[in-house]
Amino acid sequence: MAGLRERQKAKRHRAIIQAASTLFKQNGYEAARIEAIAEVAEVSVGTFYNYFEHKADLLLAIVTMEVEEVLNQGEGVVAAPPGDAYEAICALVATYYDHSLVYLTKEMWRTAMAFSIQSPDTPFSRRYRELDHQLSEQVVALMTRLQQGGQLRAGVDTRAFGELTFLGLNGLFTTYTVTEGMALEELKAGMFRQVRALTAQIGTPDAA
Amino acid sequence: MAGLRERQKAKRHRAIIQAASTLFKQNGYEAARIEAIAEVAEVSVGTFYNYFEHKADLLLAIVTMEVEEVLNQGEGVVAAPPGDAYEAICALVATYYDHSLVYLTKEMWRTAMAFSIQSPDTPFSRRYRELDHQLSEQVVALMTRLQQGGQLRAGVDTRAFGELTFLGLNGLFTTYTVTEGMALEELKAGMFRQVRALTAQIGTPDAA
DNA sequence: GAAAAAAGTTGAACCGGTTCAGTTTTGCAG
DNA sequence: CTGCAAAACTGAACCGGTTCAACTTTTTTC
Repeated sequence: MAGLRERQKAKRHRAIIQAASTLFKQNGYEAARIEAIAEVAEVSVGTFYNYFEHKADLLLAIVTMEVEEVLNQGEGVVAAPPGDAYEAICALVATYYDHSLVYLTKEMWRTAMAFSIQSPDTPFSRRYRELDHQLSEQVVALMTRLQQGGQLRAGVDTRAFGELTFLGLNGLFTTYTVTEGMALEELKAGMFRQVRALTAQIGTPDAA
Repeated sequence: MAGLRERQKAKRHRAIIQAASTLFKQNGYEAARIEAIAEVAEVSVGTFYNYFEHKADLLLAIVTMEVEEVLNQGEGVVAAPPGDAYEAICALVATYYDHSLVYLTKEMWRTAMAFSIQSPDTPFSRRYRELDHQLSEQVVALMTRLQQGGQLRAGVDTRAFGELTFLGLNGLFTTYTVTEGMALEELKAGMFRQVRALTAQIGTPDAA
């Protein structure tokens, strides 16, 4: 009894996301009209809204995929942090940043960020913030791990520093998406500088 | 030759902002339709768009007023930082936060933030980021001042730490505006904790 | 001070995301 | 199978921000 209805639903869901992804890459998010997405997905406009609450919800599906992959990769860094504190934190940051444009363009990131700020009471926003929270927790986890490994001073409040570091990397990422001309390398360099300053103060004086 | 045209223009500009402010406070930003704002300002919809490029531009006028006042107050803190590094930085943060809801509601802040992220190529966004930049520079200035006064260690990169602190206070402020139930005191407490952790590491071991 | 140019005003129309009343399809009970 | 209730689909209409061609008012020119 595989459920015809279920199968149809899953199929259409996939078709819509597929159509949207294609059109987003092709002409950008703004330029992709719901009507066009529905047409490519062979579905009516009304049906589209049966599957997604807002146009922006299409982004959520993509952002979720993106962040989950990055969290997975990040696990590796936390489990076995390379080098000293500076190296390790930069490695995690680079993991996040390097992956950021695989599924999403700057415009798509901007739209997702803007929506999650503008409409905090939507499932979209809640989920988006949940993902942010998980990333933040991963940075905290790394710092705690580094402290256990003796690469960060004993007295350091790793939660506070981890959260601050996340807010920093998040803020710089926003600047990056907002500045169309800014290259990924500039973003990384900017963040590495922050990490350098930080680890110079809270890292143990050790092998550089 | 006072210029009738000039006078009319200024008068209408004021009338529109006035009308918008009233309606925003009354029913919120979203709920205030352009048509209604225009009507209260005794102007046509078309004329509204002669004075403002987007609905959001109304917010820019208000945000600018808000931030400029806060920058002024901040100057006082930077000129004569009270107490130790922790006290001083918290004083500046509190200056920013305490003033934040004088002219704007959380909804209005959210809309302004979202717009500046979503449409980075508009004058709105450029101006908004400029204001952010000035705030960031003020935090850097305070840190540099504290270092000169011997309240921060000599080796500390005050620019990096100042910018990181700004990104932190900015990020927490976003969380605050996005969480309708969050009180100002919670926001301040959250930021003070970050500052505590920071100054514990980069401050000089001195009179507490 | 008449006429032309420039600047400003107007509201109906546009646009695209979202809604909803009516229709079709599916699953299930008898 | 048949009939019926529930679920899903549909596209025309809605809504509100934005545009624009026609119109008015002010300023400038001679």
